[in-house]
Amino acid sequence: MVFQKRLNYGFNGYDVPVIPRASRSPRGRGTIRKKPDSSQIQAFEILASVAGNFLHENESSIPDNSASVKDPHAFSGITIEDKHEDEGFKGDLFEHGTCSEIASACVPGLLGKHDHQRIMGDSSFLGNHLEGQGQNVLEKEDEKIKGRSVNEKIVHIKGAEGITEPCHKTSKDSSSEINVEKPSLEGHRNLDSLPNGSAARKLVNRDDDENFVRCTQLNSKNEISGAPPGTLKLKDASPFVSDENNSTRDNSAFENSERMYPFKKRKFFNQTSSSASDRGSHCQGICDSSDTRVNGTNHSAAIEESSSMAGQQVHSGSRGCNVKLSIKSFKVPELFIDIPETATIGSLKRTVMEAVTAILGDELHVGILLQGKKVRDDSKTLIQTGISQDDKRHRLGFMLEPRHTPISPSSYNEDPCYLTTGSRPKLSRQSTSLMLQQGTYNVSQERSMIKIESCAEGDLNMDSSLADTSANNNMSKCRTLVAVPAINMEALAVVPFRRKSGNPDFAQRRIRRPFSVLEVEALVQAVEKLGTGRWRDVKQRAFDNAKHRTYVDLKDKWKTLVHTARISPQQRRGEPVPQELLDRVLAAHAYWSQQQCKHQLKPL
DNA sequence: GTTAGGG
DNA sequence: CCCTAAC
Repeated sequence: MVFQKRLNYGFNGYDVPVIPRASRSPRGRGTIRKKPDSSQIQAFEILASVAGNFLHENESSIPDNSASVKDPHAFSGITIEDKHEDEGFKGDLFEHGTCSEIASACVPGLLGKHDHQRIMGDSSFLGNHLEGQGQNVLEKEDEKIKGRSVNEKIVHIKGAEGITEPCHKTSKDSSSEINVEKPSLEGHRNLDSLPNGSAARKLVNRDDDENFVRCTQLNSKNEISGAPPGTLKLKDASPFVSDENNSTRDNSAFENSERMYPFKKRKFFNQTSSSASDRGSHCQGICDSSDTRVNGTNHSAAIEESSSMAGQQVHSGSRGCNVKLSIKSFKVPELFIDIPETATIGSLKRTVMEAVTAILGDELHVGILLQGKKVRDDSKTLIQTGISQDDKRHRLGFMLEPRHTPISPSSYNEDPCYLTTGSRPKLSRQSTSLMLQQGTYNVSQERSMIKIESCAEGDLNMDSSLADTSANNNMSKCRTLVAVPAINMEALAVVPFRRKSGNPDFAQRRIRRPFSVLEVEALVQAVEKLGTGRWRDVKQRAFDNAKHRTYVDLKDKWKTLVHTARISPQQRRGEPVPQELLDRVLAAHAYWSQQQCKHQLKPL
């Protein structure tokens, strides 16, 4: 193993762009999955918060769509732009709007365009440019981490505080435990079982995002198939392997929700640019409320009057002023990234981007906080709730919450808590080592980390939402976060925003989600049994719960696996696939190719 | 809706 | 991963 230096970047609070990635094609190719996997967002529940400004109507200087603010100078420069002028925050929209309306209206505003492309492409090495330059954000951890290749990156994302409070039990104790303890992979794993040891390692590193899956399944609204996790039927004899030895992983391992970006990439041509400039003028600096600080306990952003507005409010009669809200940005509390010094700037950017998008890439709901309290009743009007022109002093906050909260009992999933909680030293150790050893960077890994770290806080939301009790409960535990319990998801459900003009074809390219070794193994096993050419079945068999893996993906992956198996190890990239698996790939490929030939010839 | 392949 | 032709 090669020891490498790694750099840790701590992002204390991070404003994130709404749109994760730029689509590569002008045509807007790409498809959007209908269901985002809610998984990752778990972490996000706690993390994201919205800063906003409370504006008054009648402010001539403010565009109708001023609801969203764009302030290029605030924070890290990433801000949300309001692009949908047409829809908007027209005054009357909120006159008697309900909280839900606000929420739904606001979210769309987040669909701004961001130049994510800037993140890509740099080729210089961090070591060359950053090392020794006094980058405060960098902390070198010499040789603490073993890396395999120069490009390996370990991304560690965690909640602001780093962690660790016990997670919600409601969610999934059983599954988590299983993960940890299960000693070996048996042919048929029950839902709860999880491979441990080496297997466990894989799980941790790989599709962590998958783990999130289970959460998905409880979505009230968009029920994702409720296919019970772990339903893989791998009993049939495979021409290649016996189930005993090559047990298939529990489906749940791969299960997951497909991840969908709630944010479609949209192009707001002219409108965007113009509005941006306008808005910037009055939004500056508003949002950086103290509470958005990472370490602060509350990440929700407070809304304050916009500076420009101050003193300008016009109370047009008590009748009902429109409330204009300006959401400056959404903030992710803190991200920790561990990346080798030899990584390129481009890698760093991508890593950060991935980390951020991993957090944001899911369906989100908007929660509303008024003076620190969560406004749960979506049916109330703004006035009834106390949100009115007269209340500008009130601090209105918005927060993003995961779409659902869930917990699927069945799926396996390591309980994040264990990792951080002292109670499960073993697990933690494993996961840690995993991370360290497996330098390979991949999205999943990041996500998993996110999940893990945020767990403690996340519980909160989950519990509350599930219980629908009044809430509050968790506040105490979630020191880091927003004290916002679950809100009425339905009411606040973010509706995909569409511009009137409707440019439906702005789809977001799916995020790249490298196959984990575990997934590869499952794929290999399925193909060994089913053969190539039956991708639908393979999907059903081994990835039924991995919503983000389509049969086309599996087919493509197989294609790449075959290719990978044929090239020299030196030419391979990404997370190393065990040679044993690659050998099986070649064997299966050869076998089924042969079968195919036979069948074609036989008829003759 | 699936497959199979090229991009 | 995306996109499509061909089923």
